[in-house]
Amino acid sequence: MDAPLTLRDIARQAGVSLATVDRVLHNRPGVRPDTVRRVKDAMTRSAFQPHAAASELARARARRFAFVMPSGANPFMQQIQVQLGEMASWMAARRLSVDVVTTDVFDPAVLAGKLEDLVGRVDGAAVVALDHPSVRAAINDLVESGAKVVTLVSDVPSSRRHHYVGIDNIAAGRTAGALVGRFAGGRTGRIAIMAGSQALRDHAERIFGFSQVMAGEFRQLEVLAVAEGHDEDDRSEHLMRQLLAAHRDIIGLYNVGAGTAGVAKALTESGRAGDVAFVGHDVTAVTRKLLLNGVMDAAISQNPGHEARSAVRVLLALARGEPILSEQEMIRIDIVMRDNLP
Amino acid sequence: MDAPLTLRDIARQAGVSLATVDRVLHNRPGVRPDTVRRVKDAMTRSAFQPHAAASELARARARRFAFVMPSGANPFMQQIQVQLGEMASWMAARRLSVDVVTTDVFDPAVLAGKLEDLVGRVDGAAVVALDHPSVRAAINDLVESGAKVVTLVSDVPSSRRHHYVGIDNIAAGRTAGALVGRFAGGRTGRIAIMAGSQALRDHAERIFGFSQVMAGEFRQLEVLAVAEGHDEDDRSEHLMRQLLAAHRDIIGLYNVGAGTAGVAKALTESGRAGDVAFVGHDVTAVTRKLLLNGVMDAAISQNPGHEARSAVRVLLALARGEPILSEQEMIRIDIVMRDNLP
DNA sequence: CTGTTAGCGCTTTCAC
DNA sequence: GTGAAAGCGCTAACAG
Repeated sequence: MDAPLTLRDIARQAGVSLATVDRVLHNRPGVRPDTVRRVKDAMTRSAFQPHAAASELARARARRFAFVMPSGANPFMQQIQVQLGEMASWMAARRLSVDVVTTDVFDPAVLAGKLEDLVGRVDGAAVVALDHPSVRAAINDLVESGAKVVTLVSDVPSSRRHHYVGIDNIAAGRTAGALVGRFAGGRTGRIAIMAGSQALRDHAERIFGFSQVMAGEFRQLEVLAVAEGHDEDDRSEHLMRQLLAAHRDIIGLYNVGAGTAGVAKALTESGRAGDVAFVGHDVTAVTRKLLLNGVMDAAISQNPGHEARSAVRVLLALARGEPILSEQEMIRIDIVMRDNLP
Repeated sequence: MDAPLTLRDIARQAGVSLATVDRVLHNRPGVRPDTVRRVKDAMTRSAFQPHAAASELARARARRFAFVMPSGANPFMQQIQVQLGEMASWMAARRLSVDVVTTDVFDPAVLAGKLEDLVGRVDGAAVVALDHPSVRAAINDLVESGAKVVTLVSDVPSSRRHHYVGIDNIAAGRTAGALVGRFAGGRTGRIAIMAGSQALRDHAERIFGFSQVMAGEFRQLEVLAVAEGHDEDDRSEHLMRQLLAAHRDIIGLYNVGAGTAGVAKALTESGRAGDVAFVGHDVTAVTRKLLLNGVMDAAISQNPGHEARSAVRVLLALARGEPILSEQEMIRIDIVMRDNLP
């Protein structure tokens, strides 16, 4: 039974005061290098672990995070917000609050403006970002201001964001490809791809991964040119109808983004749902129903609850200077079929 | 900007002392019903949230949990232990420690004995349990003693355990069935099932779910009698060899438990790996390799890291009297194929 | 039944 | 550069 050490013990061991140990612990300036060494030695020698609760209590100040999310009716994004709501009391007990800011994330100027607004006003931010130079600059400004920043769902790898919360979209596309290929059986035919826009980083990456697998492992399947439905139901439905009419031998369909209801409508009404292996993204009310009634065969999904919690946990860990449990914060690519619907 | 309320504020509002508020907060006896009401009113009126860090700090006492796990070389169980190790500093910062106790979980008397040993010595325990009357009784004794108990991986639903950390094994079996069925294409043939033992609750449930789907959705596939390889490689390999020799038309294979290396060896050496849709459980070094080289088509998996962390978090939340984030603690049934290998 | 009080281990002024 | 001291909000004795 090892009585846990405290800062006071370390102070005694190093022959300095509490305050000095605290300074060293947080790499604060104003300590002679020699003293720093003595203190650090004492800490490692006795495997000192600061008591999280104590430091949390002592800082007293509440923490403020912001989530910058797309405005509009995207059900996946709404699920993330709902999940944030579920964490309310967890957050309250830790004296941290999050504000959700919705904005048109497709307009770089608007998005960048919203981010600039946050400078100096928050301890951290999670951003569903468009990968664009002015957005990148705004993120860097936020980081510069001392705030912790994580990108959410869609990354801006060239920015100085501290962390990305989301899936590997290339791998997600590959997974979709493997499923469509396998589900299409040994048959020969064409595969349709419907995306929101190839200008969106996540969509482009998914298409890339999907195409890779098709070209490499399913040579008997011919992939059609990507149709862009802008994540809208009507537009997607219209395009899908055209595709189905133009090609009688479509046996596989990959819906890369949203607009799933429209795509499914066109497919169902064509009467060919049973012949087409249909894989899409995310578990929402719409895809859930489609999986259950067999129109959709699988959904590639990233768990919105996990993403919401991960973003909050990572921001908090960054703010506290605690380590991040990388395995815990890794967002997995879920394959959801009728039988493992969550 | 709402300055967070403290117990002291509530005390003032209710016209009582700090200590009384604390008693009410924790439903401790020795407060007049009328006073209780006044205090509770004040708390709800101002949406009071106790500061987690403060209470954690004040209790000072470290917490001790035990994990009771199967001895032996089961790689999945070992992964759980590794993941516990990764949490070491997270736990240290919260002043909690876990001891891993390994034991022969297949012998009810031995397992029950180990559990009885824990009575009075731990604040909580996670148990990979056999569903047997004496184990159930031991779990109930532990709960009686005031410890928090969660079952891990395999449940004992009739016991008084506080929580089960693991997947719905019937749904897992159904998922395996859907995959084998889909991957077998439209072909006609036989499906083999290799299990550890049908006496294990999780195995029995998986087989049940698998059979359900086969009978309901894939009538052209005939399921063979379950072979029991006791989760051992050699035994499983031997049985698998016999099955393959006896039935030339096996086109699907479900490996319910461990012993995967043996099963795969028999399948590979028969030269029929390409013709057989092979689905098993868990992502381990063995199954990872089999997925990558195409012998295995999919693994149904429960994330050992998630289970380890969930068990610790749930025990901690129970011990602290905090609510459990149910969505977060739900263990999902992962479908892992080559392209979404974690 | 209720109140007073002394910490828990760290952070943060403010002195020196 | 360094140290002393006053809390942060809650819990747990102990007194009444």
